Amino acid sequence: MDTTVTAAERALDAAERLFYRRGIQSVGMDEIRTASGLSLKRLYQLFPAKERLVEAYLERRDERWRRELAEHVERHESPERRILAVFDWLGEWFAEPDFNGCAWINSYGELGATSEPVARQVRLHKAAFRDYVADLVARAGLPASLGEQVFLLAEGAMATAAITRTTAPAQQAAQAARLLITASRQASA
Amino acid sequence: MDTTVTAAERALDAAERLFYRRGIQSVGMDEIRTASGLSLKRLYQLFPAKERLVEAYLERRDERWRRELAEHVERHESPERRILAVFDWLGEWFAEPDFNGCAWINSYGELGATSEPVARQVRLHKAAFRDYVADLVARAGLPASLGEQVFLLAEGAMATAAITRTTAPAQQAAQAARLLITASRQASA
DNA sequence: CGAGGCAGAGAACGAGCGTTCTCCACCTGT
DNA sequence: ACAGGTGGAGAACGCTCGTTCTCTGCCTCG
Repeated sequence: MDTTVTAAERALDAAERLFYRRGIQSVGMDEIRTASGLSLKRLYQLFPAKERLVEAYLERRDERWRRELAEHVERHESPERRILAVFDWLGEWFAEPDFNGCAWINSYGELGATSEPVARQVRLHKAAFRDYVADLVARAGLPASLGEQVFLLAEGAMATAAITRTTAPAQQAAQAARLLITASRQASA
Repeated sequence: MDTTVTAAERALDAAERLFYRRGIQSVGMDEIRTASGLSLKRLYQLFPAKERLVEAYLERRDERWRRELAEHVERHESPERRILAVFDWLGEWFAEPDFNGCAWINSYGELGATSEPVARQVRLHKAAFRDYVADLVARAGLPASLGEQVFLLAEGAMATAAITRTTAPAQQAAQAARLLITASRQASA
């Protein structure tokens, strides 16, 4: 049936909008029912427990988040420019009106200590993002240590943009990355 | 009365231990009562609502966290060494057995969107830490932009150490800071 | 000594929430 | 047309939790 897919997507759309904006624990299943237009019965057929819905939310968002990042990065040709494009993309994201921080950092703060499935999703997402940055750095012929440093700058920018509600951290982190790239190039030359 | 102070401290000790390890929403007042040995009545006399106790927890932890950081940093003489000492201290903190990430990043992820008092405490703490780093950088005669970059590295290290449960982010961020200091020095020379 | 108030222990209350159940309208196949 | 099943709407259940109340003993002060 095609309607099954559509119903699951409607559920995930509603869940994502609410969870991302307000946090997971402060959103009840009733609210997701109302926002999705699905019945509770259908909701529980698709996701037998709230925790499963949360997992699916994080998983689907992870795929989209990394795909959109990669699409933005791939518009640039130069390997070094691609590294910096990560921060351009972060800056655009921070400027979105409904930006509310990194969904995974937030979820980890909220449920990382209580829910192993949530902690697992967060670790998977961050490991994938870190691997992606490491790959960009490796393709630029730069040392792996730079990959870790760029990753930390991105994480710091996300955490700080959320708390201060500013976009400046993206540019500040980009500037730091630029300097670190230069320093790495000189060290390896 | 002296017992008032002691009772409030016992409440805060219990609250901090539980909130920091498990998050705020998953710890009930009953558990804090048991852990503190205080009665619910006394607890509510001292903190008329859970939210007040949470505020006081964040506030007292902020004071202690920044004092301990400053004490560690001040053991070093050289202004540049002091900047790097921030990351030494972070590394020691990450290695503590009950390290569970940055209490403010966690609290913001959990309640930043729901509780204005909590969001306010987090912003105050992060602003104070950023100002502290900025001051260390200024005293080393280095540009303000470096202060922001070092701050972002520290935030990224805290977020990452929490999620990955490793201490390496402290050393990686320190190495990045070292390179950025060198780059800044050369740029201003 | 006696009365009044304070503190402790925990029961009780009320709201919220995850999950399940009930009831009913509708659809389908013969 | 009708029996059986499917899905919608939301009531109901059971539990948790923040907060308040009750009861009881004790300490204090006149």
